[in-house]
Amino acid sequence: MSEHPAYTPSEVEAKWRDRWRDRRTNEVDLDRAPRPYYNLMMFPYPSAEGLHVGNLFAFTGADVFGRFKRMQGWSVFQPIGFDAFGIHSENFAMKIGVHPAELIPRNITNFTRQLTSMGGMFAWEHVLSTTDVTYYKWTQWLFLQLFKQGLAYKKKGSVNWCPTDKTVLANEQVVAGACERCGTIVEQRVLEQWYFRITDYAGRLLANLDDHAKMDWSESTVLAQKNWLGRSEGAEIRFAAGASTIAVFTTRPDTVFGATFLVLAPEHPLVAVLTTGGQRAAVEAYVAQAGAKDLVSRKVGDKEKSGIALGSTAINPATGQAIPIWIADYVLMDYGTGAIMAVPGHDERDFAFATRYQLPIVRVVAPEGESAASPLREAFIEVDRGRLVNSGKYDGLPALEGKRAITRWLETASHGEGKVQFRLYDWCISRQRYWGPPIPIIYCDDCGAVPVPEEQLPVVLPQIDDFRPDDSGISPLARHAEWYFVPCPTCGKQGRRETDVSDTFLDSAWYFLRYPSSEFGDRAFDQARTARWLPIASYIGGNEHAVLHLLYSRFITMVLHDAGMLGFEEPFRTFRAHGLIVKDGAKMSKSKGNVINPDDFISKWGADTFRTYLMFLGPFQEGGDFRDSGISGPRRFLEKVWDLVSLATHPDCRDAEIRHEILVKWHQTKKRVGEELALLHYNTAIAALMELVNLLREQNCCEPTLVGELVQMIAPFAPHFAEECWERLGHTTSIFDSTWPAWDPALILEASITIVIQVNGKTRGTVTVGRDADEAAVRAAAGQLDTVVRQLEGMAVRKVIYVPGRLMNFVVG
RNA sequence: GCGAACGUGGCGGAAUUGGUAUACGCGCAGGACUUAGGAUCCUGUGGGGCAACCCGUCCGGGUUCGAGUCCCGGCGUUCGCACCA
Repeated sequence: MSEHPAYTPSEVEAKWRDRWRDRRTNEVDLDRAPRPYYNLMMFPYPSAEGLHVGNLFAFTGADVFGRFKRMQGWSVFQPIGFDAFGIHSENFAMKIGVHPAELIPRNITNFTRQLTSMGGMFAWEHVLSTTDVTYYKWTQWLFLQLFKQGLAYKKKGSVNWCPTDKTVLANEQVVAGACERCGTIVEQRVLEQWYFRITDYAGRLLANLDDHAKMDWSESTVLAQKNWLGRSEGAEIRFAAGASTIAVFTTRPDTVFGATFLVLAPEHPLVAVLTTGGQRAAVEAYVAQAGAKDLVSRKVGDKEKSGIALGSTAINPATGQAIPIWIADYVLMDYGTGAIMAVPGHDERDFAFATRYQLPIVRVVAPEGESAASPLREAFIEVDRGRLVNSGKYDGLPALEGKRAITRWLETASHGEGKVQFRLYDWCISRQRYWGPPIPIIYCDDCGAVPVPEEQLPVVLPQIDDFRPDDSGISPLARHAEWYFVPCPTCGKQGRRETDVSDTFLDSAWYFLRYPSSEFGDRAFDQARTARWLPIASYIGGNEHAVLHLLYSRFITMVLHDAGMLGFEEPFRTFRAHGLIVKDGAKMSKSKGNVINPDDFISKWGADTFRTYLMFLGPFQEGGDFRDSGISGPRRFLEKVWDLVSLATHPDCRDAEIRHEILVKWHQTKKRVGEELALLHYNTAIAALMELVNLLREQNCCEPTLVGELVQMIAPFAPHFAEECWERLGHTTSIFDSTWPAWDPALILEASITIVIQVNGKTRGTVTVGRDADEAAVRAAAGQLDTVVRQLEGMAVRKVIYVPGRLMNFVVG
């Protein structure tokens, strides 16, 4: 016994890490691979803290899948990279006083070490970092493609501004109106920003979600995107107001007869025109006050509504009556037309507003049991029950029908038309920051905003030490004259560079296109390579990116497709969302101080044990609470397999005959593990392997072929371990170049089966019969059971339910 | 408020079309081997009862020969979006 080596993870893992590198085990020939399979996982942001357990969980799950696919005969390309630009790096760099250009490479080195030590099957020869000039040159190129197509434009927009940090904040960084970092009340500033016209694509982005030929995605992710896109069907209606026309969007054109006033957003361009003399001062004060509020607290819906009348009126085209025009901050400039027709009878917000300011409330929809005259104690908002009232010739129509009829009338009378409205906004990509790719635009007094010619890319981000933002709202880059002033590409006169950098989400919106082509310096992505490897066969990632990253990537892909540069509209054929690993019920984050560093676990238990443990914790697609209490289980499991391998290599084992019971379990396990892995049901796949191992140990079986296949099935979870076992079993090539074990349908059927015997649905025992026993045989066997006999005594059997192979139920009474 | 997911032993979690609830693992208890063991191996482990049996998958109803699974109504937890007209 003692001649067998003990399992020492650190040695085994170091050995195979080196071997994989030296033998280029994980590399795939991107031009000649016979069965391309692009296995993508979300590239990490290389933080100073290193990978945490949550990252490792996600990467391991994707890696297990890639390794499994490879053993099934696919040429798996599994790249990795670093999403290293962005405000996180910059803030952290400022905090510790190290330049991000210095900090990031350091972090990447650490991440690379961790990703290697976890045993990921990464194609390191295609690694990329978004901060490399060879990468962001093409991010800038991408901007130019959008600009050329008229999909990039500049407009003024409100942003959250923190006067202490002297920076623009994303909406997510504003908590209850204050800066999440320093607590200062956030101001609104209006800045010129670059936007991408993603809203032009809203309809297609929505439609493809249901096109299963293009997209097979986790249901939860599809749903999140649908909600984000927020399609509403309704009508745009125009109201005459003196010489002006106010357009509103409504989902309830059927209620137009009940529109008793209009409300504009305070920022609406017609506010100044429609304000009457007496109201001017008060209106201006209100507009100023609304403007000072941050976007986040303004969008919180549960506070009391406020507003002010402009003093002018508009004509309701349905009733012909003059109705007052108000402004209120519950109407948002960036949704719809920035103006609404208020129907207090049938909209909760309008009802609250009308009640507060004593504006008329008219009922135009009445459900069963109510009449045109019944007073409204609250807004009646149901569309699918109720008929129109107080609506002229439309009275009596069900609301839904009224909607169609009134829309038709609006169109013939030129008062409006049916319209589909999306919730999605255009994508603001400007950041008044330093750590990002400069937007490749040059401003010229004569020529305007001129794109940097493609041959002049990249616009290199200069190495500057004072990258801290200041109060001007202008990027720190503007302070560097030698970079800032450049000749206009069109006329040669002195121009000025755009000083904003682009959003990090732009970096990550195309990285999957770059991986297979990472060695090409003269093109963003190679046509042949891209056609061969994309769209992506499998993308596994977190649902925290369900909307932003995944939507932006789809948009960019669609734009490039329309430009004739890609042969597909949708980049990710399948997407699976993994679960989140939490600690004591809370998401891991450094601010909560509950981040778990996987390094300690890997050095104590080994990467293979830790991987297996993480995959065994619970369903991969659900995640769970991290605890280290059960990690010895997977370790013991690997030790047992190690011992089986030791026994299998012993000459005595060779001729051992495999009992039928074991044979059946073996083939059942192969079937089950293969099926479970394909569905990412890793925890149950591991459980099945454990069951097989337990049986082999019980039965003292160590048949080498069987043990070999067992090791193959463990390989995706414990790759170093499996390689070592495979070698000990006499193989000289990588286990990942072996073929996934096949199962024999004839051998998964047990010789005898257990039938459950019930009386009135209660289980009273079981009988074991031959596989092809008929009903009579089962009934006879059941009649021998004491427990059944007792239950049937003195009772009339009214019915016998027999489910072949499963159960027999005697219904008595 | 809207949308979604979930609720099973002491714990993490399993359960084809509805068909032996608690697979697998942790923990725990007892035993073996040991100078010792926190190593390893064996046995046991939902609750109650001497037993026959009874009760058990968040709660309450229902459908069914049979419900963790399906239906209706609650409660709770988590996540996403939130004044979207």
